[in-house]
Amino acid sequence: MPELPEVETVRARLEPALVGRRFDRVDIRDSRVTRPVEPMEVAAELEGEVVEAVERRGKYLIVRFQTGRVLLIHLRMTGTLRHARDGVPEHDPHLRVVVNLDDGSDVMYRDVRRFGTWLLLEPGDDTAYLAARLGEEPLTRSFTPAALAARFQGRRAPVKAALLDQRAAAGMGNIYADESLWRARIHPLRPAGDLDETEVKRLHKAVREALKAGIARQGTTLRDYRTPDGAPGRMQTELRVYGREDEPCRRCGSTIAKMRAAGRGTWYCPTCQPVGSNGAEAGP
DNA sequence: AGGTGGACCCGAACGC
DNA sequence: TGCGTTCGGGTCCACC
Repeated sequence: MPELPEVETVRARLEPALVGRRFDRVDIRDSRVTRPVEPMEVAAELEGEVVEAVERRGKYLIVRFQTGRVLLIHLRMTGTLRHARDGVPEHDPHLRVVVNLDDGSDVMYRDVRRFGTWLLLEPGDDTAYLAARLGEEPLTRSFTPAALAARFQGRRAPVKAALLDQRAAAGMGNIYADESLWRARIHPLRPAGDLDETEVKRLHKAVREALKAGIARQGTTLRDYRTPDGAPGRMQTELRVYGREDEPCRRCGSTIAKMRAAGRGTWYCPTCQPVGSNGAEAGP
């Protein structure tokens, strides 16, 4: 599932391919992509637009045009973007959008489960849209232990749920939430507001390190995720807990356990991440 | 108000 | 073997 590291990898690869390019022709084949707006309408609006910048905020990919208009792309679960110069595959039932660029190359948007969205906004409208949904960017300086603590303040929800809230750390998803909690040695079900200063500090550092590790390896490919070149990421072999049920903890050797937290599959080390304690004495 | 759970999707994995 | 069922996950939304 594309989370911050995956979307950032896509952004970094698309940026040089898109900046300065004009959208010559846009073919939106699935009405779900632009719902409730008609695909034809969005396609017509996009044709002729010239890309000024390709940015990212949380899990949103932001394509900024010279007119000031902004295209927000969210890949959700199975969305992938590909950039290629060798044409478009003829038989791909999951191909949802094809953009022909003015240099002859194409951007292809593929999405098996059809959760992903393309939202075209008028100049200036992106700021409020994103601000309403997202908190701090976890890899910028404004993401501080104090900022994270403020988000957790008074919350009785499990820390995993609080961490998945995009207003706590924009771009966090199920994989990196588990990885962060393992790094910080905090049990996923600890009430967020119960974490002491030391724990929040550990978690803050863990979040940044887990996300950076993902970016360094071009993301985690478990099934659908690919970079815009079609290559898989390399983070999946480096994961510490996610998906590693019954395997040994890489820190203490205990058996990794799986449970359900915040309605999601959740993996953790019962020894390194003890419930009902601050975990200060656990693990090396 | 804050927290929880279902809906939206569909391929893969699972169960009989 | 083959078919039906369950699972999963980001975000939104209805409901406690």
